[in-house]
Amino acid sequence: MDAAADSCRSGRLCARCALRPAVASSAPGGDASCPFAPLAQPLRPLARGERLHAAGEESIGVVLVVDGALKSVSFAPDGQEQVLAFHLPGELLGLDALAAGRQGSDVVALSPSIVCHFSVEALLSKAAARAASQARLARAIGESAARDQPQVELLLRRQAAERIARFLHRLLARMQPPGESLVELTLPMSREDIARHIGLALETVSRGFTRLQDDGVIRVLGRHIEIREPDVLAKRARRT
Amino acid sequence: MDAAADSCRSGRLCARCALRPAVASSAPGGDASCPFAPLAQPLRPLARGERLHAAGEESIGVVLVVDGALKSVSFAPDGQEQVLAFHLPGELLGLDALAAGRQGSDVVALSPSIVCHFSVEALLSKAAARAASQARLARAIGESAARDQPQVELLLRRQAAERIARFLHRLLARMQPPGESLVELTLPMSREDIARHIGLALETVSRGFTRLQDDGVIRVLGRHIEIREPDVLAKRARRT
DNA sequence: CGGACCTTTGAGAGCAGTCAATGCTGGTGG
DNA sequence: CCACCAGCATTGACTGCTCTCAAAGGTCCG
Repeated sequence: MDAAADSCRSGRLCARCALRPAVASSAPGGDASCPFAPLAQPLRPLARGERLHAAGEESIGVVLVVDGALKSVSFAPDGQEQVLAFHLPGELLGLDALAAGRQGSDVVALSPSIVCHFSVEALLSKAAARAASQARLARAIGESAARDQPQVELLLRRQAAERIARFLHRLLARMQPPGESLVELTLPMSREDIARHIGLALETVSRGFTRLQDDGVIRVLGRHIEIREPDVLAKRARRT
Repeated sequence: MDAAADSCRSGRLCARCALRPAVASSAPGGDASCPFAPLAQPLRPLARGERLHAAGEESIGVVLVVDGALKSVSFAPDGQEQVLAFHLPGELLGLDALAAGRQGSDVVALSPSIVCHFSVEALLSKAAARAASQARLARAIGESAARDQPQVELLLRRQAAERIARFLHRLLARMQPPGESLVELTLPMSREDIARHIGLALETVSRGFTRLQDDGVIRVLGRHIEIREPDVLAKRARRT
């Protein structure tokens, strides 16, 4: 029994899972109340830098991140790497591969990661049984489908400072458990990854972080970030 | 009986529908072979500039474009309009609203348009009955989910000329029926809409079109575009 | 403990944005 | 049917932001 299987059978998976039932909180048992939990197929743990799959490979269904962090990357014909998305614990990925049956991008672990996957057919069949399951699945699909919108909105903003503030603000929201409020975090990705994700040069990203620090909004120590003025950060994420 | 209902019951809907069965071509009867066709709910025809729905409104399920063209827009806090996507005949929209149950953006008709919508619950129920239906629905969901990726890839390219070439190239691919090859098209959207969609100033878009015309790649007459060198356009869409 | 990789900082050039004005097109009403 | 008008598209000049190139300092992993 490997770590993934272990995690997928503990409450750990369900705690922040995109497929989690709305009633989970009322059932302290945890994943016992999630009809999708038995469908989870563990995958082996990924080391930092290891590839979950490559673009063009056959789809393995929908993937759920249990722990760690990953990035989806594609390569432009000139060889430039583009970071399409970061994937954090509790999030689904691979939905786009349902169309062609093939992965649209490489997915690489940024830190040691644990993931599992679900067969789409199994999910649809299971969901058909109960209305509540249908709604939950539809919601999970929608969440995954909607995740790109903020990224497009971010990229449509032309000021570098605003893109950087938005990126930080959004990452913060995704990393903090519901109800809590993070004051510090450690970025799982490099400045270069960030730059290739928000369409800037890595130096511009670095300068943006420095600027936010000089203004007292955050405190930067390499990848360790302390949020000193969450309200100011939120404001800069909204305005130019 | 209004035009939408009429269209939804004719073969017109199914001809390019994202939900179309793979076997449609072998069944000249058309929509008779599509299990989802009876689920289509017609909506009234939209005039140019008319709004299908506003951000924040309750989701009406998944919407299928039958004819015309629409745009999804969101407004930044500073009032700037951002064009998140264009929607062409045969394409699904509204999938993102499944998560929150509310629309994430305004959707506005660019030209007189005919649309219909499907209840997500009905689609899932119907799909459960047959494996083939499941696969088709999964594929349609995936297509919709995957549509943002090329847009993100486009926005991650920093050269204006490349963004413009990519936009044109991609729009061309979406507008031409499978198997055919368009040599001319009429853009349903303004230069400003294009600019707000690919993150440039409208003057930059105009200059980009002019440049492509000066180089003999296309011929421009306002919104009427003639493709003179499809290969060159494709090349410029890939390289800097 | 060593070294590779990452991050920061500086200087200069180029490309796209902004402001401004003219020309065109398509639609409307006389 | 034609003239007019409003919105849209094009073009020009100039500013400024971000990219590129370059080098030094820092961090973390093996």
